[in-house]
Amino acid sequence: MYTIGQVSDMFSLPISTLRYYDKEGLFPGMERCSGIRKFGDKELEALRLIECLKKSGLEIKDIKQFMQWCTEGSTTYPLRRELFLRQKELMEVEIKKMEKTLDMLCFKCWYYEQAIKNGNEDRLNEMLPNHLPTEIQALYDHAHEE
Amino acid sequence: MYTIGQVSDMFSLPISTLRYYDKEGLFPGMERCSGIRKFGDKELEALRLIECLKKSGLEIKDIKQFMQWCTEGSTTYPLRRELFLRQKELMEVEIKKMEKTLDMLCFKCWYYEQAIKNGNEDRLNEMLPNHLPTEIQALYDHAHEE
DNA sequence: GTAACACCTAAACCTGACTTTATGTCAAGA
DNA sequence: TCTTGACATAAAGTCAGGTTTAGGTGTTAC
Repeated sequence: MYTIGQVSDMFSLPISTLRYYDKEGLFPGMERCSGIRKFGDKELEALRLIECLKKSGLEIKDIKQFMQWCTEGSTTYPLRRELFLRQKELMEVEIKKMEKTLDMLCFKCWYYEQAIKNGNEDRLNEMLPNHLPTEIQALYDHAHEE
Repeated sequence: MYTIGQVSDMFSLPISTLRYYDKEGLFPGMERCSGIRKFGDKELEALRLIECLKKSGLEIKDIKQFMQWCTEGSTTYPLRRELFLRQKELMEVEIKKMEKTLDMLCFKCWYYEQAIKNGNEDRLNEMLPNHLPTEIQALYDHAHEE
Protein backbone atom coordinates (compact mmCIF):
# COMPACT_ATOMS: atom_id res chain seq x y z
CA MET A 1 0.00 0.00 0.00
CA TYR A 2 1.32 3.42 -0.99
CA THR A 3 0.48 7.03 -0.16
CA ILE A 4 -0.30 9.58 -2.83
CA GLY A 5 3.19 11.07 -2.49
CA GLN A 6 4.88 7.72 -3.11
CA VAL A 7 2.73 7.03 -6.15
CA SER A 8 3.45 10.52 -7.42
CA ASP A 9 7.17 9.71 -7.29
CA MET A 10 6.78 6.23 -8.75
CA PHE A 11 4.83 7.44 -11.79
CA SER A 12 6.32 10.94 -12.04
CA LEU A 13 2.84 12.40 -11.91
CA PRO A 14 1.90 15.51 -9.88
CA ILE A 15 -0.08 14.77 -6.73
CA SER A 16 -2.74 17.14 -8.03
CA THR A 17 -3.20 14.93 -11.08
CA LEU A 18 -3.68 11.82 -8.95
CA ARG A 19 -6.30 13.61 -6.85
CA TYR A 20 -7.95 14.83 -10.03
CA TYR A 21 -8.12 11.27 -11.39
CA ASP A 22 -9.60 10.10 -8.13
CA LYS A 23 -12.17 12.88 -8.18
CA GLU A 24 -13.09 11.88 -11.72
CA GLY A 25 -13.79 8.35 -10.53
CA LEU A 26 -10.80 6.57 -12.04
CA PHE A 27 -10.09 4.58 -8.86
CA PRO A 28 -13.50 3.24 -7.84
CA GLY A 29 -13.43 1.67 -4.40
CA MET A 30 -9.96 2.92 -3.45
CA GLU A 31 -9.36 2.44 0.27
CA ARG A 32 -8.84 5.26 2.73
CA CYS A 33 -7.32 5.34 6.19
CA SER A 34 -8.88 8.16 8.21
CA GLY A 35 -9.30 10.23 5.06
CA ILE A 36 -5.92 9.36 3.51
CA ARG A 37 -5.87 7.56 0.16
CA LYS A 38 -4.27 4.11 0.11
CA PHE A 39 -3.03 3.08 -3.34
CA GLY A 40 -2.79 -0.71 -3.70
CA ASP A 41 -1.77 -2.98 -6.58
CA LYS A 42 -5.20 -2.52 -8.13
CA GLU A 43 -4.71 1.24 -8.29
CA LEU A 44 -1.17 0.96 -9.66
CA GLU A 45 -2.36 -1.31 -12.46
CA ALA A 46 -5.24 1.12 -13.02
CA LEU A 47 -2.71 3.93 -13.40
CA ARG A 48 -0.70 1.97 -15.98
CA LEU A 49 -3.92 1.39 -17.85
CA ILE A 50 -4.93 5.04 -17.61
CA GLU A 51 -1.68 6.11 -19.24
CA CYS A 52 -2.24 3.52 -21.95
CA LEU A 53 -5.87 4.39 -22.62
CA LYS A 54 -5.11 8.09 -22.61
CA LYS A 55 -2.40 7.58 -25.21
CA SER A 56 -4.80 5.53 -27.31
CA GLY A 57 -7.05 8.59 -27.45
CA LEU A 58 -9.66 7.86 -24.78
CA GLU A 59 -11.08 10.69 -22.70
CA ILE A 60 -11.15 10.68 -18.92
CA LYS A 61 -14.89 10.10 -18.81
CA ASP A 62 -14.55 7.02 -21.03
CA ILE A 63 -11.77 5.66 -18.84
CA LYS A 64 -14.08 6.19 -15.88
CA GLN A 65 -16.73 4.15 -17.68
CA PHE A 66 -14.22 1.33 -18.17
CA MET A 67 -13.18 1.39 -14.51
CA GLN A 68 -16.85 1.24 -13.63
CA TRP A 69 -17.29 -1.87 -15.78
CA CYS A 70 -14.40 -3.47 -13.92
CA THR A 71 -16.39 -3.25 -10.70
CA GLU A 72 -19.42 -4.88 -12.30
CA GLY A 73 -18.01 -8.38 -12.70
CA SER A 74 -18.04 -10.84 -15.56
CA THR A 75 -21.14 -9.52 -17.31
CA THR A 76 -19.09 -6.60 -18.66
CA TYR A 77 -16.24 -8.72 -20.12
CA PRO A 78 -17.61 -8.34 -23.67
CA LEU A 79 -17.88 -4.55 -23.31
CA ARG A 80 -14.35 -4.36 -22.03
CA ARG A 81 -12.99 -6.56 -24.82
CA GLU A 82 -14.74 -4.45 -27.45
CA LEU A 83 -13.25 -1.31 -25.99
CA PHE A 84 -9.74 -2.72 -26.26
CA LEU A 85 -10.34 -4.04 -29.77
CA ARG A 86 -11.55 -0.60 -30.84
CA GLN A 87 -8.63 1.22 -29.24
CA LYS A 88 -6.17 -1.29 -30.67
CA GLU A 89 -7.40 -0.56 -34.17
CA LEU A 90 -7.30 3.19 -33.63
CA MET A 91 -3.77 2.79 -32.31
CA GLU A 92 -2.66 0.87 -35.38
CA VAL A 93 -3.98 3.62 -37.63
CA GLU A 94 -2.38 6.24 -35.41
CA ILE A 95 1.02 4.55 -35.61
CA LYS A 96 0.80 4.46 -39.41
CA LYS A 97 0.11 8.22 -39.39
CA MET A 98 3.04 8.80 -37.07
CA GLU A 99 5.31 6.92 -39.44
CA LYS A 100 4.19 9.14 -42.28
CA THR A 101 4.87 12.17 -40.11
CA LEU A 102 8.30 10.77 -39.31
CA ASP A 103 9.06 10.39 -43.02
CA MET A 104 8.10 14.02 -43.57
CA LEU A 105 10.45 15.05 -40.75
CA CYS A 106 13.28 12.91 -42.17
CA PHE A 107 12.72 14.43 -45.58
CA LYS A 108 12.89 17.93 -44.15
CA CYS A 109 16.11 17.10 -42.30
CA TRP A 110 17.66 16.03 -45.58
CA TYR A 111 16.17 19.06 -47.35
CA TYR A 112 17.77 21.56 -45.01
CA GLU A 113 21.08 19.74 -45.00
CA GLN A 114 21.16 20.17 -48.77
CA ALA A 115 19.99 23.77 -48.52
CA ILE A 116 22.84 24.50 -46.10
CA LYS A 117 25.38 22.78 -48.41
CA ASN A 118 24.17 24.68 -51.47
CA GLY A 119 23.52 28.01 -49.74
CA ASN A 120 20.07 28.18 -51.34
CA GLU A 121 17.07 26.10 -52.37
CA ASP A 122 17.40 26.49 -56.14
CA ARG A 123 18.72 23.00 -56.87
CA LEU A 124 16.17 21.50 -54.47
CA ASN A 125 13.32 23.30 -56.21
CA GLU A 126 14.47 21.85 -59.52
CA MET A 127 14.36 18.34 -58.08
CA LEU A 128 10.88 18.70 -56.58
CA PRO A 129 8.51 16.95 -56.70
CA ASN A 130 9.71 13.99 -58.80
CA HIS A 131 13.45 14.03 -59.27
CA LEU A 132 14.81 13.47 -55.81
CA PRO A 133 17.41 10.81 -54.99
CA THR A 134 15.63 7.44 -54.80
CA GLU A 135 15.64 7.01 -51.02
CA ILE A 136 14.58 10.58 -50.38
CA GLN A 137 11.90 10.36 -53.04
CA ALA A 138 10.41 7.42 -51.15
CA LEU A 139 10.22 9.47 -47.92
CA TYR A 140 8.74 12.42 -49.77
CA ASP A 141 6.15 10.34 -51.60
CA HIS A 142 5.11 8.50 -48.47
CA ALA A 143 4.73 11.76 -46.55
CA HIS A 144 2.72 13.36 -49.36
CA GLU A 145 0.51 10.48 -50.47
CA GLU A 146 -3.31 10.88 -50.58
CA MET B 1 -4.99 29.73 -56.44
CA TYR B 2 -7.77 28.57 -54.15
CA THR B 3 -10.37 30.23 -51.94
CA ILE B 4 -10.72 29.39 -48.26
CA GLY B 5 -13.79 27.25 -49.03
CA GLN B 6 -11.93 25.13 -51.57
CA VAL B 7 -8.99 24.60 -49.23
CA SER B 8 -11.41 23.69 -46.46
CA ASP B 9 -12.81 20.94 -48.71
CA MET B 10 -9.39 19.77 -49.92
CA PHE B 11 -8.00 19.35 -46.40
CA SER B 12 -11.25 18.56 -44.60
CA LEU B 13 -10.58 21.41 -42.21
CA PRO B 14 -13.27 23.86 -41.02
CA ILE B 15 -13.03 27.31 -42.55
CA SER B 16 -12.84 28.72 -39.04
CA THR B 17 -9.67 26.74 -38.44
CA LEU B 18 -8.02 28.09 -41.58
CA ARG B 19 -8.90 31.64 -40.57
CA TYR B 20 -7.58 30.93 -37.09
CA TYR B 21 -4.27 29.65 -38.51
CA ASP B 22 -4.01 32.76 -40.65
CA LYS B 23 -4.73 35.01 -37.68
CA GLU B 24 -1.99 33.21 -35.73
CA GLY B 25 0.50 34.02 -38.48
CA LEU B 26 0.89 30.57 -40.02
CA PHE B 27 0.65 31.88 -43.58
CA PRO B 28 2.98 34.88 -43.61
CA GLY B 29 2.64 36.88 -46.78
CA MET B 30 -0.48 35.15 -48.07
CA GLU B 31 -2.03 37.10 -50.94
CA ARG B 32 -5.43 38.73 -50.84
CA CYS B 33 -7.78 39.92 -53.59
CA SER B 34 -9.88 42.82 -52.29
CA GLY B 35 -9.87 41.31 -48.83
CA ILE B 36 -10.32 37.69 -49.90
CA ARG B 37 -7.57 35.18 -49.03
CA LYS B 38 -5.84 33.48 -51.96
CA PHE B 39 -4.26 30.15 -51.04
CA GLY B 40 -1.43 29.21 -53.41
CA ASP B 41 0.98 26.24 -53.54
CA LYS B 42 3.06 27.80 -50.80
CA GLU B 43 0.09 27.83 -48.45
CA LEU B 44 -0.97 24.29 -49.34
CA GLU B 45 2.53 23.00 -48.58
CA ALA B 46 2.45 25.06 -45.37
CA LEU B 47 -0.78 23.33 -44.40
CA ARG B 48 0.73 19.89 -44.98
CA LEU B 49 3.64 20.94 -42.80
CA ILE B 50 1.35 22.34 -40.11
CA GLU B 51 -0.44 18.98 -39.82
CA CYS B 52 2.92 17.27 -39.58
CA LEU B 53 4.45 19.62 -37.03
CA LYS B 54 1.31 19.57 -34.93
CA LYS B 55 1.41 15.80 -34.85
CA SER B 56 5.05 15.89 -33.85
CA GLY B 57 4.01 17.86 -30.77
CA LEU B 58 4.73 21.46 -31.76
CA GLU B 59 2.44 24.25 -30.60
CA ILE B 60 0.90 26.81 -32.92
CA LYS B 61 3.22 29.57 -31.72
CA ASP B 62 6.28 27.43 -32.51
CA ILE B 63 4.94 26.65 -35.96
CA LYS B 64 4.48 30.38 -36.45
CA GLN B 65 8.12 30.87 -35.51
CA PHE B 66 9.14 28.32 -38.13
CA MET B 67 7.02 29.98 -40.82
CA GLN B 68 8.65 33.26 -39.85
CA TRP B 69 12.10 31.72 -40.35
CA CYS B 70 11.03 30.61 -43.82
CA THR B 71 10.51 34.25 -44.81
CA GLU B 72 13.96 35.21 -43.56
CA GLY B 73 16.01 33.44 -46.21
CA SER B 74 19.07 31.24 -46.07
CA THR B 75 20.42 32.54 -42.74
CA THR B 76 17.77 30.53 -40.90
CA TYR B 77 18.50 27.18 -42.61
CA PRO B 78 20.43 25.90 -39.55
CA LEU B 79 17.61 26.84 -37.19
CA ARG B 80 15.08 25.11 -39.39
CA ARG B 81 17.21 21.98 -39.71
CA GLU B 82 17.68 21.81 -35.94
CA LEU B 83 13.94 22.10 -35.44
CA PHE B 84 13.29 19.13 -37.72
CA LEU B 85 16.09 17.08 -36.15
CA ARG B 86 14.61 17.72 -32.71
CA GLN B 87 11.08 16.86 -33.77
CA LYS B 88 12.30 13.77 -35.61
CA GLU B 89 13.89 12.48 -32.43
CA LEU B 90 10.82 13.24 -30.35
CA MET B 91 8.73 11.44 -32.95
CA GLU B 92 10.93 8.34 -32.81
CA VAL B 93 10.55 8.19 -29.04
CA GLU B 94 6.82 8.77 -29.38
CA ILE B 95 6.43 5.91 -31.85
CA LYS B 96 8.28 3.58 -29.46
CA LYS B 97 5.82 4.55 -26.72
CA MET B 98 2.88 3.98 -29.03
CA GLU B 99 4.16 0.51 -29.81
CA LYS B 100 4.31 -0.23 -26.10
CA THR B 101 0.78 1.05 -25.75
CA LEU B 102 -0.28 -1.15 -28.64
CA ASP B 103 1.21 -4.18 -26.92
CA MET B 104 -0.77 -3.37 -23.79
CA LEU B 105 -3.95 -3.13 -25.86
CA CYS B 106 -3.19 -6.44 -27.59
CA PHE B 107 -2.55 -8.06 -24.24
CA LYS B 108 -5.85 -6.78 -22.90
CA CYS B 109 -7.70 -8.07 -25.95
CA TRP B 110 -6.27 -11.53 -25.29
CA TYR B 111 -6.98 -11.18 -21.57
CA TYR B 112 -10.67 -10.48 -22.04
CA GLU B 113 -11.03 -13.19 -24.66
CA GLN B 114 -9.76 -15.66 -22.07
CA ALA B 115 -11.94 -14.17 -19.35
CA ILE B 116 -14.99 -14.59 -21.58
CA LYS B 117 -14.02 -18.21 -22.37
CA ASN B 118 -13.46 -19.06 -18.70
CA GLY B 119 -16.34 -17.01 -17.31
CA ASN B 120 -14.01 -15.46 -14.73
CA GLU B 121 -10.47 -14.16 -14.20
CA ASP B 122 -9.29 -16.83 -11.74
CA ARG B 123 -7.08 -18.76 -14.14
CA LEU B 124 -5.69 -15.49 -15.54
CA ASN B 125 -4.81 -14.28 -12.07
CA GLU B 126 -2.89 -17.50 -11.46
CA MET B 127 -0.86 -16.94 -14.63
CA LEU B 128 0.01 -13.31 -13.84
CA PRO B 129 2.59 -11.87 -13.90
CA ASN B 130 5.07 -14.53 -15.06
CA HIS B 131 3.33 -17.63 -16.32
CA LEU B 132 1.53 -16.43 -19.42
CA PRO B 133 1.80 -18.19 -22.80
CA THR B 134 5.13 -17.18 -24.37
CA GLU B 135 3.80 -14.76 -27.00
CA ILE B 136 1.42 -13.08 -24.59
CA GLN B 137 4.12 -12.87 -21.94
CA ALA B 138 6.24 -10.91 -24.42
CA LEU B 139 3.44 -8.39 -24.98
CA TYR B 140 2.80 -8.10 -21.26
CA ASP B 141 6.47 -7.64 -20.39
CA HIS B 142 7.01 -5.06 -23.10
CA ALA B 143 3.95 -3.10 -21.99
CA HIS B 144 5.02 -3.22 -18.32
CA GLU B 145 8.78 -2.67 -18.60
CA GLU B 146 10.51 0.18 -16.67
C1' DG C 1 4.68 23.42 22.27
C1' DT C 2 5.67 24.66 18.04
C1' DA C 3 7.40 24.06 13.49
C1' DA C 4 7.69 21.35 9.50
C1' DC C 5 5.61 17.94 6.67
C1' DA C 6 2.41 15.18 4.24
C1' DC C 7 -1.97 14.71 3.76
C1' DC C 8 -7.07 16.56 2.91
C1' DT C 9 -11.20 19.53 0.35
C1' DA C 10 -13.71 22.82 -2.51
C1' DA C 11 -13.53 26.04 -5.71
C1' DA C 12 -11.34 29.16 -8.74
C1' DC C 13 -8.09 29.54 -12.31
C1' DC C 14 -5.34 28.44 -16.55
C1' DT C 15 -3.99 26.97 -21.36
C1' DG C 16 -4.24 25.68 -26.08
C1' DA C 17 -6.80 25.16 -29.93
C1' DC C 18 -10.47 26.00 -31.76
C1' DT C 19 -15.61 27.52 -32.54
C1' DT C 20 -19.40 30.51 -32.31
C1' DT C 21 -21.69 34.80 -32.60
C1' DA C 22 -22.80 39.14 -34.29
C1' DT C 23 -22.21 42.05 -37.86
C1' DG C 24 -20.96 43.44 -42.47
C1' DT C 25 -19.46 43.33 -47.75
C1' DC C 26 -20.09 41.86 -52.30
C1' DA C 27 -21.49 39.26 -56.60
C1' DA C 28 -24.69 36.23 -59.07
C1' DG C 29 -29.34 34.44 -59.99
C1' DA C 30 -34.81 34.57 -59.92
C1' DT D 1 -34.99 44.30 -56.26
C1' DC D 2 -34.05 41.11 -53.24
C1' DT D 3 -32.21 37.20 -51.34
C1' DT D 4 -28.85 33.70 -51.30
C1' DG D 5 -24.20 32.25 -50.63
C1' DA D 6 -19.32 32.86 -50.01
C1' DC D 7 -16.36 35.71 -48.13
C1' DA D 8 -14.74 39.07 -44.18
C1' DT D 9 -13.83 40.81 -38.96
C1' DA D 10 -13.59 41.18 -33.81
C1' DA D 11 -14.72 39.39 -29.72
C1' DA D 12 -16.71 36.11 -26.79
C1' DG D 13 -17.43 31.29 -25.74
C1' DT D 14 -16.17 26.30 -25.20
C1' DC D 15 -13.83 22.19 -23.74
C1' DA D 16 -10.54 18.91 -21.78
C1' DG D 17 -7.31 18.23 -18.67
C1' DG D 18 -5.28 19.65 -15.43
C1' DT D 19 -3.17 23.31 -11.64
C1' DT D 20 -3.44 26.64 -8.08
C1' DT D 21 -5.25 28.69 -4.04
C1' DA D 22 -7.05 29.02 0.45
C1' DG D 23 -7.92 26.91 4.41
C1' DG D 24 -7.74 22.79 7.47
C1' DT D 25 -6.05 18.11 9.94
C1' DG D 26 -2.72 14.90 11.95
C1' DT D 27 1.93 13.13 13.03
C1' DT D 28 6.66 13.41 13.83
C1' DA D 29 11.25 16.21 15.10
C1' DC D 30 13.37 19.45 17.88
